[in-house]
Amino acid sequence: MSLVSILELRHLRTLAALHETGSVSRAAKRVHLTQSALSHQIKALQNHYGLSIIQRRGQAVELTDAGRHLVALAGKVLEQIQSTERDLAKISQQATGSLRIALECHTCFDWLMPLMDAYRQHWPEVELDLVSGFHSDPVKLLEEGGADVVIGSEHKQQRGIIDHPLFRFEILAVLAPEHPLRAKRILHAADFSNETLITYPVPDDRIDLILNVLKPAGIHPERRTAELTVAILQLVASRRGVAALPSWGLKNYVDHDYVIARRIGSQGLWSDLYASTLTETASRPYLRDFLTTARNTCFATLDGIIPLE
Amino acid sequence: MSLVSILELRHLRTLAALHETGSVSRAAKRVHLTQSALSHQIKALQNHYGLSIIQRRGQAVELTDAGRHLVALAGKVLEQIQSTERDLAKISQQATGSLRIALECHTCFDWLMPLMDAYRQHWPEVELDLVSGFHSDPVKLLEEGGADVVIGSEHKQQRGIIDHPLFRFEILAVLAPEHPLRAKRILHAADFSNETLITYPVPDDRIDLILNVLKPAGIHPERRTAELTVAILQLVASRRGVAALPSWGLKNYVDHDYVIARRIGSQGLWSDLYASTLTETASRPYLRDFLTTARNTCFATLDGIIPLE
DNA sequence: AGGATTAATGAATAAAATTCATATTTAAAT
DNA sequence: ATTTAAATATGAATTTTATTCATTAATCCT
Repeated sequence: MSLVSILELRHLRTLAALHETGSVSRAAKRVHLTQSALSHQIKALQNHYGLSIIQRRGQAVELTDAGRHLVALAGKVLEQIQSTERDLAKISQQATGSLRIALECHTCFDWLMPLMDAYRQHWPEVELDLVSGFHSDPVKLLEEGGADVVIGSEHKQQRGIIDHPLFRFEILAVLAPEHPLRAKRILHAADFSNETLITYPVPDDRIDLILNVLKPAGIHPERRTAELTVAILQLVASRRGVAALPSWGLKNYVDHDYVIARRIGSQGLWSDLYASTLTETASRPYLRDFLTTARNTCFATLDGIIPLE
Repeated sequence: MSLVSILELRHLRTLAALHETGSVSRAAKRVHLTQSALSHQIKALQNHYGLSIIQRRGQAVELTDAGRHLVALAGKVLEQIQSTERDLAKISQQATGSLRIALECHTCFDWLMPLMDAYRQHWPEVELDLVSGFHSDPVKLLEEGGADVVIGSEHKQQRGIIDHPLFRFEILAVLAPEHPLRAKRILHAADFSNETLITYPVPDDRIDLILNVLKPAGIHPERRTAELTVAILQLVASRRGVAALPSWGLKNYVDHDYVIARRIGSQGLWSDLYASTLTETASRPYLRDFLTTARNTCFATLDGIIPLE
């Protein structure tokens, strides 16, 4: 127990991530460090305060009372810092510009809408827009100035473009509650052979289930499309077919027995979400703030998502 | 301008000190680092945000608008951290004990009283008391448990005792406005030879003016004592003699032309204030909090004090 | 002008945080 | 039960970073 406080923001960022993710190793990814680094950090804090901050609960980890105090502190403090950094951006006149968002992932509407509302408050000078419609070549869209950010599932290593990792999520098969496949805990490619697949109106190669599961297995089910997530769910519930959707948007519908959700493949079908920008856009404060806020709200509100990188 | 925030509490502590002390080198002492370290820190921040935080104003420095934003942030954040650390001390059941304060420096009442009121709120479980009266051997007082902290002007290197530096302050000669010596900007030992010196009722060797200025010069003026600072000032104003008091307590009286204050010797007469405790007491959270709070409030409220160490 | 005080800077050093490699613990699977 | 997998903990090695040291530049005061 040293005479001066060793606490640094690094620790608070770690604690916040720990709270968000519920595990040391996931938190480590969240703050771009190794699990070991976080373990050392936590140990240092515990020694310093003579208290345990986390407690192993089996292979997961749980915050103690002291840990929750620090997490609460982290929440407040990091929020205030973000706010001040926005002020600084305004002072340095880097608070204006355009942020036109193109969505490759239709379900992202769910979390993007409230985020945009909050963001508008913080950056009144930034021209915030959604670029609607499907775009075959998102990189081109960025380069030609049609959009400033593309939120999409695939990560392309291309010069001039930076892909900012957002998070990893699981895609679950969605079935009507009475569907014959309800008995299976896990669905495999073959299970889809006689089904109608209900998807958003995008090409085959933009649908993870088809690209990574069905096509490799040589299975080509019928397809039917709908624009909105609710519409897809409605079709599934009325037994017109099955769908594959991110786990996070399903909870409410599953809880109300409107549909049921099943894992796809023994490891599950996962997808990684990135926000891509031009390199020059990446350094703008308002873009960086958009990214951190996006990650923060997603990790706070979306169940079952996992940090990337 | 990196992609992630490099801001750490270290920076905020530095900024707060900079605000308190108004100079990089004084701030450096305040946070126990070198002037160079702080210069580097500030430069790193400025590069990171692409803004200047301080501006050289001659040989002093001034905070910019951005700097003030960060200082405001620092104030809030450091306060919240202190508060959480108090909570942690309560959780670890280290929030009880006694804090009996003995004062060697009579004027310290001025800042100690409001501090104690605030402190009592934060540490309701700590038995807070003032040990009154003059004590010839403060170390003995600590060892025998008569007090837990001694606030005094002298620094003794003694095992088992830790002297926590508080601050350095200037002692000014106080005269009646019409006093013949009013014409001199600086007073020297000889100027006191025909004066009556008005002091607190303590031995000669506890009065810095006598110990460090008059005695070495072989000058032994008459003495008269009073218990309270106001009483001393009243006697000075009514021309019963002159006094030597810390600069910080004089401002109000000087501003109202009740008395005038003059520097003693060309370099001024300075005194260092320490809070001494037993080594074991030093590690207790409630004592550490007392010290930081004391320093914080003193640097925030007392004019002309300088960090020590 | 000269001495003293303060801040800035670059290189050297010291300190620390992080990673690496591995052990340990717990849960799940067979 | 035994094995496998997944997670955290730990000590030593390493890298990164902060700080100091030594010096220069700028400013103030007499």
